Amino acid sequence: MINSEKFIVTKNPTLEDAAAIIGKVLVNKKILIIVGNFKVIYNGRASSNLEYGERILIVKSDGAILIHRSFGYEPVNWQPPGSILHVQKKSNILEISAIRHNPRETLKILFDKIFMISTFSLDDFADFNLFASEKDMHKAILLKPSLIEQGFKPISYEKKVDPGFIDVYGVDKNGKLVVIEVKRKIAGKYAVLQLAKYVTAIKRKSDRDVRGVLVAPNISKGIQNLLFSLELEFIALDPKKCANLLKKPKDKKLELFFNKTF
Amino acid sequence: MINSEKFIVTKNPTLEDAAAIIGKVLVNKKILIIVGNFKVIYNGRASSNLEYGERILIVKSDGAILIHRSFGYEPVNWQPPGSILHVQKKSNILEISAIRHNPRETLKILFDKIFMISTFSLDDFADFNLFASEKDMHKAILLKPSLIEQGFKPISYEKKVDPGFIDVYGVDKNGKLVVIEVKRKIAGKYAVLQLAKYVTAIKRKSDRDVRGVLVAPNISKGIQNLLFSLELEFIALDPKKCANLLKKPKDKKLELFFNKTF
DNA sequence: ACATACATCTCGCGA
DNA sequence: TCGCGAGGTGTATGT
Repeated sequence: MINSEKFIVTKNPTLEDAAAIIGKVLVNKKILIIVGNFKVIYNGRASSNLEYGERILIVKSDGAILIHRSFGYEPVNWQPPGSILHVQKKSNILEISAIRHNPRETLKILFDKIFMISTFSLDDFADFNLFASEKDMHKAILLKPSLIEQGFKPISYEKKVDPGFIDVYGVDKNGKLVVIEVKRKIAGKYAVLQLAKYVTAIKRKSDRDVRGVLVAPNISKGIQNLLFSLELEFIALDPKKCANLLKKPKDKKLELFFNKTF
Repeated sequence: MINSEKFIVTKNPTLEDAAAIIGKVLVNKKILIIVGNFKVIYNGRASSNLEYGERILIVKSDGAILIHRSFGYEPVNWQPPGSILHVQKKSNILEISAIRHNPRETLKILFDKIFMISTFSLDDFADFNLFASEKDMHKAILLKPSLIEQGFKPISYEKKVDPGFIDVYGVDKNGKLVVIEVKRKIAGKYAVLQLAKYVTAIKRKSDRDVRGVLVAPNISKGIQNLLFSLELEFIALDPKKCANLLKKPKDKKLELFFNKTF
């Protein structure tokens, strides 16, 4: 229970003791994990009610709040970073409330039993690196346009048109304009509609021939017909292959490319 | 440390002790919370790397895995329910790995220090009730069609068309067909495209006049023009108002309505 | 602040 | 199993 300890763990505290511990944590911006029996009331964009049951509450240093049941990936209730917390003891209940603004949303957590409280800080300054995002695919195409086809030349990246952005815009070996829509997973109906919109937007502005190309690892079954009827094309490209391309020492070339202003 | 305890909390265990505790938990399908210093490697749909740092690991009864840093709503790494876990001690490192199939994805967690392990079960059988969902708006419209306009009569609910479902389909006081697309928050471009698709699908099948109506609390700014050019309409409806309507004793009437097969 | 689009989205429903 | 759409989606990136 000495405050200099990195970890303070208290089992089966009284609600009074719990209130004191939590109060200190909220001031010190430590992390808080509570396992207990509680109910949850949420009001905001929607509302929800969850009756008493045993769950896990996590309060992070930045005010993020997560309530997890014994199953599932998602928290059953939560509050995003920046929420303001209050704790108060009311007769036989310990109430933690958290408010966010814009949109205004309130979360009330009512404990009638706490099994464990744990409070601590975390030293964690590591970078998180993710590979094979859609952006990695964009970069790979710009770095090596032959991923699309021989003779393809990119003109611009994230080109603004009518209502949105064309992922990659270029010219093929015959001088036809090429509009490319990139998806990092199997492309469905919306990807095609998006592409079609961009193609028609470009066609309105130019007399030249315009090709619309959907680039993705694959397309969903029903889409082949839709693509055909809209006179659009599909070219297969795997996001992980793109990520590997970017890991190679050619990185410098890519930097140069990205430093050019289109 | 006696097994009959609901909670077992161990501070600063050796990695050997930790491995033993974790091994038992995985067999007993208990919940596991570990706070420690570890790195994380993910490979699957994408890949990621997170170097050593102090974080929280949660393993749930259903195999869901969450890794949380000291900040943010989202877990930095995770594995969904149903993942298969293994634990093993390798020289000075404790490795927990979790595999899922379809898609095949692997998560490796390498500990070099554990500050706390906590294991327990949670009794939680409460229902979670959420109000003001889009479905609540559908129900409210069916219960009280005048929310759309005087004389509107619903014909069918979630009507299957070309590639998707029309939220609510009906007839207005002049006998025109009405296709309604409902959104529970400010509607943007996609909502309009969706509605437009359904309207054209209906027009292909019928000679009657067809109206397309977007129902939402509001629409984003740029959309007004798009709606106009596509000859679609907007009607404002608040999801929370709908939820309140449904809470009233008229519930029984609604049940009757929903038990009718369209 | 508002709007748009991505996400290892997750989750549920239907075919 | 695949495909589609909702979500208190959250999060980043513009304008």
